[in-house]
Amino acid sequence: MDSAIVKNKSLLLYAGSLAVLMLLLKWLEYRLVIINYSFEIYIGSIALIFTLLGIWLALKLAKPKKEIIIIEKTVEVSGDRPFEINSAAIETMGLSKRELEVLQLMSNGLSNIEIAERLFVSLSTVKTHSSNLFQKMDVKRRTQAIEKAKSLNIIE
Amino acid sequence: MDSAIVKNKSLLLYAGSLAVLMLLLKWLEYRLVIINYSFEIYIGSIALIFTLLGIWLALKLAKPKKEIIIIEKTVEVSGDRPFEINSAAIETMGLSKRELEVLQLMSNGLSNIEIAERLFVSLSTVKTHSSNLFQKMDVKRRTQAIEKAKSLNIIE
DNA sequence: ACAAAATTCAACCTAAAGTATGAATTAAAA
DNA sequence: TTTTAATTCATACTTTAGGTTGAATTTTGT
Repeated sequence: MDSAIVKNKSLLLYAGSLAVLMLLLKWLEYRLVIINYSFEIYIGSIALIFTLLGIWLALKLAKPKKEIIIIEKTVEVSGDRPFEINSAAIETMGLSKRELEVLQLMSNGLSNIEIAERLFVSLSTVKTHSSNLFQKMDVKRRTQAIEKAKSLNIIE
Repeated sequence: MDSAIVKNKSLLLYAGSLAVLMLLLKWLEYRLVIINYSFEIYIGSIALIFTLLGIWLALKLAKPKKEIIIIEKTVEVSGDRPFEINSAAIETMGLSKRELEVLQLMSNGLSNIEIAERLFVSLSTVKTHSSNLFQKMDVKRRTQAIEKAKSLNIIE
């Protein structure tokens, strides 16, 4: 839409300039005819004027061609991973909140008794949780559970 | 340097074109004078030719103005770390080759018996290695050893 | 309010992990 | 070559881990 307007503007300007030039030339012609002045100068001036007109026109029309496009392609820098828990894996395994806590503390290197003290529950409770945990995760040992949990990103 | 050559080329082309046009005009002039043809057409053709010449000249000279600069600013992504073992930590702890193997297999979730089978040694040997391992690493359990080893980058 | 799931705990048992001591063999360093 | 460190193994013991059953309580979703 803008280009159309610009083109129209250019055309109007061109038309106007042409009209003015024609008048000028007509005046020059009569003047030259009357006083019988140098014909070559007349032609030369016409050539010069129209050359300049052409240059002006071309510059006017070729103006929007000088485009400068700067594309910044920035990719995120992952210095340290933010760690995003794999909720889907937890869901599919059916791990409960408490079981996850036990799993996390196991991964931190705590024994069952230490976990019990940390969570203010008995050793029996921790054992129950861990046992259910292993069944749900389909592992035999806490070390396997830790390995699997870390590879599945369900603990930190 | 290139722009200078281009300018020279353009000027040479311009000079050549001018010469040819002058000859053409001279020929036209004589022809028109002789047969006394329409003067307006003569002037018009001159105007047209020189307008076109001006346009051509302008486009030729204004050519380097249509610059398209594309700047791609790409930042490196550190997807997965290559993992570099911390030999210094292993040295300071005084861990032997075999102890490291046991530690690695522990971290993979293997039991002592499984480790023994994997390394073709007895369960006693694995127990000895693991026990010495814990003393050297100053930990009480295999889970602690795994945690510490991973944080110190001495195993994968 | 009711049913299902989650959490808690106990008691008993087996398996595995971990400690301690002693010793034989092998590989590497002085 | 001799000494030291590493590797290997056994035996006995203690501690922890893990499994099973059963049950009480709480939370949660319908």
